[in-house]
Amino acid sequence: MKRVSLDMIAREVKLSKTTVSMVLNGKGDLHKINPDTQALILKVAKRLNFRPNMIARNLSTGSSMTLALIVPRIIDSYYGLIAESIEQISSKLGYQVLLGTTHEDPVKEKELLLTFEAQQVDGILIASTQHNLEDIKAISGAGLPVVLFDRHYPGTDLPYVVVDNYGGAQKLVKHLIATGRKNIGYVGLNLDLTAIMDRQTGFKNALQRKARGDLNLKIVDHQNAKADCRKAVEALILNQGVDGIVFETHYLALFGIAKIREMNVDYPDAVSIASFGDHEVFSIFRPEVTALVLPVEQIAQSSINMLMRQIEHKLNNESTLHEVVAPSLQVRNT
Amino acid sequence: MKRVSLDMIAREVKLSKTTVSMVLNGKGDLHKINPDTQALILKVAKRLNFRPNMIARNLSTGSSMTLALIVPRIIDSYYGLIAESIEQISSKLGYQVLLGTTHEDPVKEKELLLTFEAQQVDGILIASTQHNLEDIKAISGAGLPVVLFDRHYPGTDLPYVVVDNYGGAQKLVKHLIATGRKNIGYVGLNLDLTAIMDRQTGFKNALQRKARGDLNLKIVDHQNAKADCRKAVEALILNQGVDGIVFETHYLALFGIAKIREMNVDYPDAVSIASFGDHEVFSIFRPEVTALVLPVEQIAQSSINMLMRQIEHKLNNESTLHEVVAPSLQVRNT
DNA sequence: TTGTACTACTAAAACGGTTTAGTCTGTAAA
DNA sequence: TTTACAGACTAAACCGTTTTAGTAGTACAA
Repeated sequence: MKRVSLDMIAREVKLSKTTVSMVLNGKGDLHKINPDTQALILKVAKRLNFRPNMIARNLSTGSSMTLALIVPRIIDSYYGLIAESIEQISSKLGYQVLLGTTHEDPVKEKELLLTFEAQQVDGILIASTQHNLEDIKAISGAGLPVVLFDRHYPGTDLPYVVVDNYGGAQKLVKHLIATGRKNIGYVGLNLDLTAIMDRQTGFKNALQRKARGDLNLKIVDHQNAKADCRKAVEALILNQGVDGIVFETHYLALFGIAKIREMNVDYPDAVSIASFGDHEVFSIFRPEVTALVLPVEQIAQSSINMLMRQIEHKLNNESTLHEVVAPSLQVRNT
Repeated sequence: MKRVSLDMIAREVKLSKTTVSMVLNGKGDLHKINPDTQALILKVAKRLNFRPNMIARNLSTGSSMTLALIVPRIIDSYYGLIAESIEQISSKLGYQVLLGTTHEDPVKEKELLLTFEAQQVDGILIASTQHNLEDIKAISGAGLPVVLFDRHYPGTDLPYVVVDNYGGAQKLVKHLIATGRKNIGYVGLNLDLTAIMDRQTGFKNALQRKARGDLNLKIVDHQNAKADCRKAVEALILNQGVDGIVFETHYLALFGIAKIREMNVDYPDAVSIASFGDHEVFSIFRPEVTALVLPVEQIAQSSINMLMRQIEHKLNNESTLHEVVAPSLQVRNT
């Protein structure tokens, strides 16, 4: 059951493990190892089914070829898609991905950060709770590359890739207005995130000046999103008489649609909806749901690029790495 | 930027790194280190912000406190839920999770297996493509604990946790029959998996004897599932005149429902459906969709338990570890 | 006074690689 | 006959832990 090591091969071929190591790393020619010797080593390594111990290699080289990915939850299809994408890209670059989920809990997030740092990951990709600035700064400052994606800490120069939340929210509102809606409501979350605030501000500012007077903006508890969202929708429709609702996330839209259907309101004629963030079923629902599509592949690719630039060049923090990607409106028949 | 190591602390407090190591691992009392000394070491370690290098520890101890999770794809909500669950449970047990996705590609799966083995993971949880038996046996045989979940290799004694696919399919058919359906169709995938075969067999055997004559069973290409599934549904309804359809997976059901709606058939009165595997939107759709709910938490928990039993006891393979969990029918108004 | 036992601590090997700074041999140029 | 140098290979340090097998000093009993 003993794993076969470099030493064993060295003993087998009666050469030093230096030579064996060089050959197996493809540096044989570089170090002028006799081709016959190289062939022999390769043959024996294959015969013994040698597989280098990455842990040992990592300790020696200081690089683990591992990236950490921290997201709120992976069953959220948005983060799921990003995770999938990141895993695929990383894999092509030869990196493994360590996964961590925070469930929006800063304490869990901090634990994950410390663990991943101790695990000697080569870089961290994080959709943060935005409540661990000090730790993230410390980690980044200590030379461990970090890229914030989806959510960032404004006012710091930590690298980030985010969506244009403000502009996105405006697009949604403008779409509803363009389809003739006069009294638009909004259902959002009580998360203390720039991304969330920006969406809400975008919503407010996109409304006609007069409509801003009595804002139909409902904030629901993210821990209890389903029930609260249903109440919010009911209130918006029955009390505020809205004829259109913008949902701040795809899952709020899902909850909202369910409620609207149960209420037997004339949907989408009396109340039309639009969702910030797409979902695979929005094109299956009848009527289909208009949604703002977030470019997940681009977010994944940009984040990895940004991380790799740091890993490869040991970038000084001065060259600020920031990217804001634009979401696109997918107009469907609502 | 230099990470602080045991050595530095040892030099700082003018003691050996043995002592420091013992104290920081909470074995101070065990090794009868003076309480004052312990306090000093702890204080200095905190001041210097010491964080042990796990890679070095792993090399020394031979355990990485890391598990590998291999699934076909993480955006599949079924595997997403399992992944989420596994990550949470592992985290509580002090393990990290390395994620890999195969996209049903045995070559990618093999690569992942080899990489994870080289990474010295402590265990592997895999929903296999069922085309890498030799490698998995080799890995397991070499003493690296493996648990197959969701899909297993029949006829081997590799530990597994799977769903009762046969029984599940029967439940679905029986439910449709109970609601008065006379001519039931089935849409499945062309994946060479026991899980898939069992579902199809379960379907066939649940039908009334006479109905088995002309089987309304359509197999679609998993690479092109959406388009093929739509065609299959169309054919079943228009050509075979089915009044009920069982879908082999939740996403096939999703595709199928979309098609049915577009076809303007009287759904669910003329054609009723049932899905193997639940989806968050099945209770949001109007009408709701009856589905077979797979116990994801139980699968995750059992798999981890099975893995831990192997890790902790270095179990001999004789004590076969097999578990078949029962899915439950969630009857909704279709 | 010797032996035993306990407290408090340490030197060094081990884990399995990578890498630096060589060594030794033979041959060609000066 | 030296010198230079390339070719082929190696010894040993190093990465940062854990762990084994100790040592030195003190206290107490016989």
